[in-house]
Amino acid sequence: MVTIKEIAKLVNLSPTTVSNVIHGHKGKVSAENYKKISSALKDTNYISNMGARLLGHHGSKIIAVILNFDRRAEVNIVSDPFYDQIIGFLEEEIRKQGYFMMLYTSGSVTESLRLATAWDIEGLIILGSLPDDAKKFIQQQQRPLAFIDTYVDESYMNDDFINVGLQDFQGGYDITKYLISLGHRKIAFFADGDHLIGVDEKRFLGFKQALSETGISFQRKDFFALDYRADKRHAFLREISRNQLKQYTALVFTSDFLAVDAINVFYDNGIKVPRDFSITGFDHNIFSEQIRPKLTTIGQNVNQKAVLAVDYLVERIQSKHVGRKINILLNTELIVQGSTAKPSEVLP
Amino acid sequence: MVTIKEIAKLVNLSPTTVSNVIHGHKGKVSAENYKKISSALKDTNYISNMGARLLGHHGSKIIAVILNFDRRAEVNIVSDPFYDQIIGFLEEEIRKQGYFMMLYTSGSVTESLRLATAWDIEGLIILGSLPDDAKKFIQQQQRPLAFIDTYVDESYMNDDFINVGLQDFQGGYDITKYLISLGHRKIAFFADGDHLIGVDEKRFLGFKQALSETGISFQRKDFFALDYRADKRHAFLREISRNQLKQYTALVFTSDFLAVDAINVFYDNGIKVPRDFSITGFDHNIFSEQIRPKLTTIGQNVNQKAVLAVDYLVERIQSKHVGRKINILLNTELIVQGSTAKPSEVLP
DNA sequence: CTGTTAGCGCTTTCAT
DNA sequence: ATGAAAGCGCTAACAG
Repeated sequence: MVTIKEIAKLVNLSPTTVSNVIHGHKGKVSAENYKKISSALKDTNYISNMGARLLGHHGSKIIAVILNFDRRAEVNIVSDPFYDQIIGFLEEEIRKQGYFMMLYTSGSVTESLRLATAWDIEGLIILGSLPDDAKKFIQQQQRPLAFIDTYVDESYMNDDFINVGLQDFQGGYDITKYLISLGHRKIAFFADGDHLIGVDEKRFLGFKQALSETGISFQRKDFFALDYRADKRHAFLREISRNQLKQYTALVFTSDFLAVDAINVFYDNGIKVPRDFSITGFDHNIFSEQIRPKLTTIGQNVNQKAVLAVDYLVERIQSKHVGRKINILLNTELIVQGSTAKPSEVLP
Repeated sequence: MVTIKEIAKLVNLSPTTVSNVIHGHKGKVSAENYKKISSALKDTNYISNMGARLLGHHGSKIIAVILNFDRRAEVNIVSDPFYDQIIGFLEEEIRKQGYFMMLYTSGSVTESLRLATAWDIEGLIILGSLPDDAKKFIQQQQRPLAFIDTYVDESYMNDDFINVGLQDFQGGYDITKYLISLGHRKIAFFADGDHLIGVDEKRFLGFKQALSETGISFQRKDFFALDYRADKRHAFLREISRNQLKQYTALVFTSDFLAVDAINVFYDNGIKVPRDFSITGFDHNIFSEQIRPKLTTIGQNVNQKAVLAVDYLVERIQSKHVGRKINILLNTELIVQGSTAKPSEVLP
């Protein structure tokens, strides 16, 4: 663990000069000394001590990725396929930008802010935050914030944060319109839980918009809430597949995961897709590809989401540009595959 | 950002005394002052500055999780379903143990060690490391190390590290024995790439052991290396399914992912499982459950792996217990599901 | 262009 | 039981 002071002694110069070389301030150091110090740095394998940087508030170079999970779900959120994927992409981009990534899971905003303070975190990327928590973050935290897939209340339009999301409404709308174009009129909607919020809510609104534009009525009974526990969810799907579901020709799910899960339960009970139901997912992740028939779904570019969030955050960190609100909703793409077809004639 | 000094002033005591309260050194502070300081700490919402801890080498409280990926695969490793899952579990356990998790991906041991030095990391958890890199880590790093799923050379038996792995040999053996018990004699083996190493190698050795015990011969041509690029892999599978594969009744894959991927390619080409081939996976992850028929596979407890790795590492960090080598290979479990059956009579 | 110095917040002797 | 002071490594302000 060689220090700046030691290097300074080694080359008979001051720590300041060494520091200047480390930071590439060529103008402040003679070419000769620059060279000498540079090679000393290499030879001794100098590694800067982040503690000293931290202590002097010279920038921790840490970006914290916060999984602000809904504690209702006792499952470890990082096992959710979407979060998995994006964490990988985030890590990659954070590293490329020269920062370090601290990963933290917490349902508590206060907890997360403690982390940020203790480590003098330079910026936060927040995943899975519901509007209420997002509000708390924005109000209580002055550090740069980037949300991913969070719909923040309009009243915060003037606040300083970044959000990178998806045109969930449009996605929900498009996929529903597609089903309608195939001839479906009896369509049910499935989501993860009863209380729709955030991306699921927008997808649902897009869905309803498509129906109402076409003059198709939608009632509460056409909405089905799925349990996050596999056994309960499966039992429920089995149950309704024998009863209520008979009246539908198409089923819209808020995620590929739920759609695939349902397809398999149906399969086990002799129900075939798309023969008996057309089924759609959302995300276009690996699940939609590793099933037969492949899922008709809404594609999104997860890598792009991660890169944009990190890049805007880093820009914000470096420019100290305050007061700029960035709210990007990326385009979606309808991916038509085998899980959808025209409604079979035998059905009403 | 209230500091110890400020708290000290507030209660008219010295920073030292405040520090003692923070660390719960009850014996060194009068009960009265202890109380007074405690409440001041609460009232002011004191948050300790990690930079100062770092600088004084008082323990960074950081555990780094290193994804020591093989750079050959250009894909982002964190998108691999196994790594996804375990990262979530690791984060959870690290947090529970009162540490912070830094996530870092790198193919370079040197890079990883720089990180460890700069941050005064207290311990490293290393995923996906090949024996060569593991050797470098062990030789060059004096900090506590915990590998996950790494087979370290026997010559390092006396070194100080932790490894938590799986009885991969046994798993490969068991699943192959099961196929044999069903009557299969023509069995092919599929792995991710040509050069088997680490867990895949052990699984393969278990596989061969089961064959040879039963007097079934195995030749180089019965081994199939799969490309990590989906398009190449799929083309290859299509190709061989029309030719070489016809002579086999069972196909053993080193992972659920590869097995499921192949099943789908086969399905697209009119090949049914288990009618045409019995197929086995390895891992018992979500892929093996979200396909029909479900995969016969080898189960492992990923959460347990993560918890053990973290707990042993923390124990090692705290006890400063040097020179103890811990090498745990967790049990596997044969999970029999629908992807395997007796070989059909029509085949040779 | 180079060097000196103060100070970031905390812990840890060492006195008292 | 309490406190004073040194020191961890670095950067930035200031002086030369």
